[in-house]
Amino acid sequence: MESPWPENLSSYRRTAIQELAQGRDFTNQLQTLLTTPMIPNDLESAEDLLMKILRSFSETISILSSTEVSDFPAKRSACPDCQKSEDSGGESSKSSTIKDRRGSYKRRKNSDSFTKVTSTLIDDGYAWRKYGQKTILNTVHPRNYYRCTHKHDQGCQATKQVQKTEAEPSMYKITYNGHHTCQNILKAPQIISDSAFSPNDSSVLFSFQSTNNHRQENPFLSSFPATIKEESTPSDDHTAAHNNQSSLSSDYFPAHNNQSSLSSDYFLSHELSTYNSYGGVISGMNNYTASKTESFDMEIMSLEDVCNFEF
DNA sequence: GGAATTTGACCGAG
DNA sequence: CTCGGTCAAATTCC
Repeated sequence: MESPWPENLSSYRRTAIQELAQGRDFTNQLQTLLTTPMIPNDLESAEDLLMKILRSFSETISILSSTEVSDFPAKRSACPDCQKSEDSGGESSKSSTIKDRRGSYKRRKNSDSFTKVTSTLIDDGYAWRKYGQKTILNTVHPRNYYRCTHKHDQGCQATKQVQKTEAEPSMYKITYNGHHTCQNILKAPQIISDSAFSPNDSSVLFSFQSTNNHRQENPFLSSFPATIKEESTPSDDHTAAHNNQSSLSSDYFPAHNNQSSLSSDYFLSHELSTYNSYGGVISGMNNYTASKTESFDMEIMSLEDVCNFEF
């Protein structure tokens, strides 16, 4: 009652606050940079800062979300229902079929999810592993299911779904569920550049769905340059090409065929986990627009609250 | 041989 | 009952 969070979350709060403070510093630096006339070198710096900011918020959200949902053992133990819903792990009532528990899962209806429609395939620095593919009713293209590689060794519950859009087959609708709680930041976020990059047709559409009743707005976006460069878009419909496994995976995520290598969509999930409270459109680097439909002050406010906790 | 992907089965939600 | 998310054995890749 004294503290809204269990005692052992103290270090998580501290880390979250540090991450946010770092993000604030980077944002300030970026703002300074943006108020100066653009020269080529500054663009690089801006990108770098942007990446740092994104990472900072992503990490913070991961930390905070992992303390709020059932990921946390201490909290889970106090919530029998949460324990029951723990994926396929809590099949106590069906102990006879420990081996075959396919499909015994809990849908994540209430977990944070956010969707992005993009023509870009950008490395998100996380290692994803495909675990399923389904044909969805009334859609042409199958939906592909990915989970974090560290689901089992670190209990990371992050998943994502990738599906080509109906209207625009070169566009991908990517839905993220959950946040990464794993320590799997393999590298700094990387903007994947392509010689065919065209600011005019590179677009990314975010939409966010959350059960959080936080107010959502993003004050950063008014001065926030989207530095999303575009990777060449796969031209073939690999989702239907089951007879060529390697082409499928490599087309989606070119660097995904080696576990130690990096999946090529770091920016996607990183960005989304960072700006998951934001809905808007970001287009090319030189001509970006960001519709500020929602904002971030919820996180900021939360941080203030966090700071007021015993610390 | 280990790791990643494929794919049909399984099962909960609606 | 149908749909869609997940599991896990089989398969493929490196």
